[in-house]
Order: sequence, then C-alpha cells, then structure tokens
Amino acid sequence: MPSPIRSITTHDVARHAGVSQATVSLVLGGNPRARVAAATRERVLRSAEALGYRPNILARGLVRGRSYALGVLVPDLSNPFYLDVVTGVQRVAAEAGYVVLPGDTREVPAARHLEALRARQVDGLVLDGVGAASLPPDALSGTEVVLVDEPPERWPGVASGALEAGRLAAEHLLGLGHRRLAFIGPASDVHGFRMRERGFFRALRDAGVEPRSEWVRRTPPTIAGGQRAMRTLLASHDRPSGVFCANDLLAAGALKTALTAGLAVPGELSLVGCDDVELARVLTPELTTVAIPARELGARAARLLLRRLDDPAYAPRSDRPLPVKLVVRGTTGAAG
Amino acid sequence: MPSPIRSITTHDVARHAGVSQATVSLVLGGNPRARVAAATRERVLRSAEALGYRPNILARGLVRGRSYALGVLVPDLSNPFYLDVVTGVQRVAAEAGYVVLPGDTREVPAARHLEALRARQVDGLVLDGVGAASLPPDALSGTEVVLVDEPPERWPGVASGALEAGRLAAEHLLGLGHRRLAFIGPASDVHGFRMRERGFFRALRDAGVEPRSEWVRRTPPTIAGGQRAMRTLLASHDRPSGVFCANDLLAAGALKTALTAGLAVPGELSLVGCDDVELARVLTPELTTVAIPARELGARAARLLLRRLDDPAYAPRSDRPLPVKLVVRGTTGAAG
DNA sequence: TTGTAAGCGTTATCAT
DNA sequence: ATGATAACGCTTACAA
Repeated sequence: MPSPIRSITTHDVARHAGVSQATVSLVLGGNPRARVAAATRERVLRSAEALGYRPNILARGLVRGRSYALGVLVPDLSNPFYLDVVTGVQRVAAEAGYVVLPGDTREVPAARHLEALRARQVDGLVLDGVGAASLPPDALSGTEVVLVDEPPERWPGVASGALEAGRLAAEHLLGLGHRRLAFIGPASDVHGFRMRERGFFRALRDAGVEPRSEWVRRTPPTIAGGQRAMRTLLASHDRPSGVFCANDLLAAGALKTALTAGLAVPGELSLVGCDDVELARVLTPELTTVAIPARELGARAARLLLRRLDDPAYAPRSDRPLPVKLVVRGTTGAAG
Repeated sequence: MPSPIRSITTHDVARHAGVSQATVSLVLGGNPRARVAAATRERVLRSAEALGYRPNILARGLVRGRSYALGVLVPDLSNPFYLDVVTGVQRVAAEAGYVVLPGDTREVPAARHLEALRARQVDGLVLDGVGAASLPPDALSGTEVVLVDEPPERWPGVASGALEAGRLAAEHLLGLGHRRLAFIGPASDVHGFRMRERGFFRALRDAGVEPRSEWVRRTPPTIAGGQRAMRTLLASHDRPSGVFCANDLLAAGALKTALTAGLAVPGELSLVGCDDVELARVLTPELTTVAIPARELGARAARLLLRRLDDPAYAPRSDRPLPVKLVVRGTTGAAG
C-alpha cells in the first residue's frame, strides 16, 4: 500500500514537462556538471514549480548511500549547555542540508541510541560527554565520528579549554584571598569534567595550596547533585570559603543550599561555576562562572564532521581548544 | 559511487544462509503473518546475527511510503517546558520505532522548518505554540498533524488546562488577600498563553477585581522579557502587590528584577509562574507556580499522532485537557 | 542534449 | 514454504 497522499515525483514532473524522468533529475538534482539545454531546463523548472515538486531526500539518500542525517549524543539534554552544543551542530548541519537526531543518555544508554541511529543510516555522529572510549568495541565502526571535549585518540574531535577553565576558577578564588577551597564535580570519567578538575587542582598546587580530600565532593552533575554536595560541605564543622563547581547546574544547586542555610554569598562563601548558561544570570546573586562557547563547540564539531564526510582523510590542522573566559559576577568576593 | 563502507544487506544474509533475499525479508521484516519454516527461519536468523545485519530503515520507508520520522516544532527549545514536551514526544515515538526531528522557530521561521521536514517525508507533525492557523495555507497539507494547546479546529490536538492554570493562579493570589494584581505575558497570539491569561482575568472579574490596563505587561515570554516587564511595573509609583507570569521564565526574570531592586519577596510582592520547570525550585525563594505536565502533553500528542498515522479517521473521544496543579512555594504570601 | 536502463535496500505480490 | 519479480523515487552511467 503506497502512502495515502502520494507526493509529486520526478515522474510527474517529467510527464508534465514532456521530458524523461532522468532529465528532470538532471535539472532538479542540483548536479553542477549537468548539461541541459536552457529551454528544457526552463520547462522542467516551470513544471516542477507548477506541480509543487519536492525532492524525496530519502530516495536520494538511498542511491547516494547517504541519509543526510547526523546523530548527536549528549549525557543530558536538559542541561542548557549540552542543548547549546546540539543547537550549534544543528545550525551548521541544516545549512548543509543535514538533519540532526539528538539523543540523551539519561534514560537510554548510549549503545542503544547508537544502535537506533545506525539503523537510520546516520552519516555521522557527534559525541559529547558520553565516554566514547567505554562504548562496546564496534558501536562506532562504520560511521564517521567527531568527539567533543574528549581525548582525540581514535577519533577526531574539538575541544574547549577545560583545563584552562579550571585554572581560571582557581586563580580567581586565590586572587580573592581564598585558601580553603572545595571542588564539586561528577565521579564519572567524562574527560571534559576531568580536565576542569585537573586545571583547578593544578593551579591550587602551583599556588602552594594543598587540597583537602573531604572538600572534594563527587556527585551527579545536576542541580540536585549540587544541593547534596553543598549540604555535606556545610555539615562539616570546618567549612571551605570558596567552591568551584564543575558546571553551572551544580553551582546553582550549591548556591541554593547555601542561601537556604542562611549563609551569606559571597560574604561567607564564594562560588564559581562553569559553562555560563543563561541560568547563571537569573540567580541572585548572579553566578560567577567560566564561559564555555557551547554553540561554537557544536558548530565546530559539525563542520569537522561534514568535512570528513566528504574527505575521510581530512584531519584538522589546528587542534587549538576554543577559548574560555572567566565571567565575574556576584557569587565571589574577598575572603573573610 | 556507493557508500564508503557498505553495510550488510538482506542480500548478504540470503547468500550466507543459502536462501533467497525475499525469504530473508520475510523472516527479518517482522511481518506477523509471514509463514516461514522454523528451520529456515532459524538459519536466516543465525546468518543475520553472524553478519551483524541491520535493516536499512530508509529503504524500508521508501517502499512502505513511510519515513518513520516525526517533526516537532516549538517556539523555543531553550525553554525547558518545550524541551519537555519534545522529550515526551520522543519517548513515545522511539517505542514505536519513530525518530523525531525537533525544530524551534527562534531563528528559522516555522514555514521553512516545515519545508525541510516535508522534504524528509516526515510522517507526522506535532506543533506546539507556533500558531498553526497563521501558517501558509498548504504548509501542513499532506501530513498528519497534531496540535498542542491550540484550538482543535482543522487539526486534532491535545491540551493542558490552560484556562484552569490562570484561574488557579488568580484564586491563589486572591485567597492571600491580594487585590492589586498584575499580569505579565506575551503579545503573540499563541493560544495556550491566551488561555492562561483569560483564565486569570476571568477569575479576577468573578471576584469583583477589575484589572488595570497599566498592570498588563506584554513582553516576549523569556527571562529577559520578565525582567523588562517587572522593571516597568516597579517604575510606576503605584505598584501591584501580586503578579501572575504566563510562564516560569517570565517569572524568573521578574523575580530577579524585584530582588535586585531590593523588594522583599513575598513580603512586598507575590509572584506566581506557570509550567513548573526545574528552574522554579532553584530560585530563592522557590517559585510558586502552576504545574503543567509537559512531558505527558508531548507523550499524548505523539500517541494521538501515531494512532492517526495508522487510521487517519481516528478521532480522540476524550478531549479532556490534562490536569494542572497549583504548586505553592516561596514567592507568594499574604497581602500586606 | 536527452532518453534508456540499472540499481540503491527494502517490501509485497505473486507463482511455484 | 519459498523464490522470482516488480515496485518505491531517485541518481548516474551510457546509449542514442
């Protein structure tokens, strides 16, 4: 049974224009080196217009061996940061005629997403924060892959200055006179988070500040996680005076808990987030954070992926991470 | 030129199993009334497994006249409410083997999205808050459409209790003794917003409270919009004591501005939002709001759409809107 | 310059 | 119960 309302095909246009179906394809297929008489082309174009012809991208894909679809996997689409990455991919992809299928691994494991994307013949994959290394061996074989903020070992990737982000946060807090510094971040081995953490502690050590293990709180990188972690930090009789949170969601949760507990922020506690999502400016006081260019990260990933789709041998020359920037707002102040 | 890495097809499996390609399709196609000898079926299954066969959904779609893809259009994906609606659609769609192509009309107009989705042969469309009525005449023709929170005139739809939401907000504020009530909402003619507004004002009038026109602030339904509107409200020497915001983003912005201006919330100003997105519980004080079941709204829309795909004549019997619920938190208190 | 024909991977209708 | 065979809508040699 054919589709209920059959849409206009090249055959219809051909009949209407009095030419062969192949000629229609030549004219409408956007093939640059298609040589068709101006008069014929005109006629075909007019017929297509008149009938309201729309090419069937699926059929085109079938013969070209391309689906013109890209998969994007992130850990949590409800985190505005990842959503922005996806949006960046989307924008670039759309310009090239690609559609993007976003997926998030909160409820469905990455491997299952990959399975589904593969059945859909996606031409390429962008993976951010899903730990490509710990995936089933050939979950990624046969598809072009670009990684975001992961070590570019087996696959090419784009990166933000995660190490630098951690360092900036540390130096800002140190510069304000803080020495009693805590860190809140996920326990997962997501490379981007690891680097933020490493940058932070490296800067501390460089300044001769030895981190205390009880001030390193591991928790899911969500608002709820931030609240829990801050509750623990406040429960100890020996409180830190400054905290770096591995992302803004954690920071938002931490801030909430601190304020609810009656702490003055930044009077008694300074807080630095990371990402600079819109939420950061809605909080009161506004969140000091490190801005990561999420959209640009996604856009870059998409550009790299699209290039490699055309030329699998293409390797980016500059692996330089995207610049990050400290944004000082209201949650940080001089140490008591 | 075929795709670089040709994947396993039914032909490969057929060769491997020593049967015809058609038989493979019969076994693997999931056709319930396919009668194949148990031994043959077993052999085919084993071969498919061995070769790692994955059906090509695009090819299947081509012959079935289905793409197994659904489009979802919302005004703003960065609004967690709409993201939740999309997530709801996604979950249901995925279970039925459909993929969803989300689009947002912030940068690209709905008509252009529709154009692209149509070229991709999407089987159906879910539209939320994009004003289906004001689209080009045949932008939606030839596709199954389900509307969310719009008047179900030409197309079937699902709805939340938007009218009720406005009423709940009003009655809550009235119950707290507020009489000087303002409203912040978008100027656009998005039906859902209109209903929330109507419900609010209707309840006011029912209570004998006449709304003041200078306390009706129109602004884009975003955080920035909420800030602007609240700034205007505060600038007038005659301030309202309670405000209903058409969504939580507006409320978050309004709260921020009020707090920054030094107002006590809820001491001097009570604030009610709408949607109950996660953000509502991160703010300090936590936002009183009306919970709308966004995910369920999306899930319902998807279920309706999928049903109609199988049976275009199907019309839902119960149009009952999804229940909404007032969630009293910290931004509302008794009138001074 | 244009038309014919093969084929992309699948489903589905036939014969066998 | 299984195997040819003809679509699905398109692209792309190759022939005319």
